[in-house]
Amino acid sequence: MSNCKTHKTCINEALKTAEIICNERGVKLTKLRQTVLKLIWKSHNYVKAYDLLDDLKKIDSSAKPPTIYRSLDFLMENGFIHKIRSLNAFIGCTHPNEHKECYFLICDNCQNIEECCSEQINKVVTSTTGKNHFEPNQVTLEISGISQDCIN
Amino acid sequence: MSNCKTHKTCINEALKTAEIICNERGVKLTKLRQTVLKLIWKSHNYVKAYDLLDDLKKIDSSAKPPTIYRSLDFLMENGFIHKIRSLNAFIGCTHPNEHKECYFLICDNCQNIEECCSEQINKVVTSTTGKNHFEPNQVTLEISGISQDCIN
DNA sequence: GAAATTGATGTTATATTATAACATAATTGA
DNA sequence: TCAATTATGTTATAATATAACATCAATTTC
Repeated sequence: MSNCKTHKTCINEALKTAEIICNERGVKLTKLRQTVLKLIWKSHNYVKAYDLLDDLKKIDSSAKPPTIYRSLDFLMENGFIHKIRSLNAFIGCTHPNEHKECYFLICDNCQNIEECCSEQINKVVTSTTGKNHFEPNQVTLEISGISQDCIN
Repeated sequence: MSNCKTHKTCINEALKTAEIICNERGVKLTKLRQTVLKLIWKSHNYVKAYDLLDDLKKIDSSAKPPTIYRSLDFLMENGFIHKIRSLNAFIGCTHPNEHKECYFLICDNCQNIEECCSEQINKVVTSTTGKNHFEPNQVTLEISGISQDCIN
């Protein structure tokens, strides 16, 4: 569960961080991309592309699927958001740029997604792929179940 | 990579195993479900639902999306096949019934998927979810990259 | 600063993946 | 045997995603 006090801070931080990283990389966080990132950060829950599109349409009625998907692609490429493959959904990254490998605890009950890192998991993945002489590129690790808040 | 000598053996084994398990469980491996399982096992590569549908149509021209998706659901529920979420594709399970937690090494080059088990990985997942007081249900672990055969 | 190049967005159309809803048939079991 | 359950048939449509081409904006180069 997210226990942010004032969620606006989360949104602002996410935008600021993205801006800094974009500047470093010489890529552009355009108005549109900012807006989409902000919409994704509306909450700590995951969002679906077409819900996002509906939100965007309220701001710019001419928005169409490619509008959203292009921004999503950009934001993913730069690590500002993640795609949750088991849900076909998207979620803001809580610590962009720090690493590639992270995993997700997805609550079946409250829809909250916790983004986690574990050096241990990375190591095990590396060692097991190594045993298979496999050169890993992208690791998708999504664990669905019941979160602490929903167990009680 | 699969190094089966006569792939027919793989298909037959998969079907036989499925039949045994279905009998044990009192569920029915109908003609249709058998056919779909056989089509999935056509190779060791993953298959897409609509390609499967095209294959099925050659046998029964009246087949439609629900025909395939229902069979896929049944086969997944019973662990005879897996869905690869990062590809929206399906693949035969090489050891149904043995466990739930397995992971996939997906070659970006040759489309081959290796299904693996690792007690180590299971342990790490359990321990890390435990730290988060999360009760895991379904674990999706898919690793894309380059397989041994394609590195060389 | 005009022309050329590149990158971003607009727009139309369509591809791909998946399910809802209801009808019918087959099987089971009381 | 008939009631209930399970499986399949069928129509329609929902949900997810991308191709292809046009236009616009920013940047570079001359």
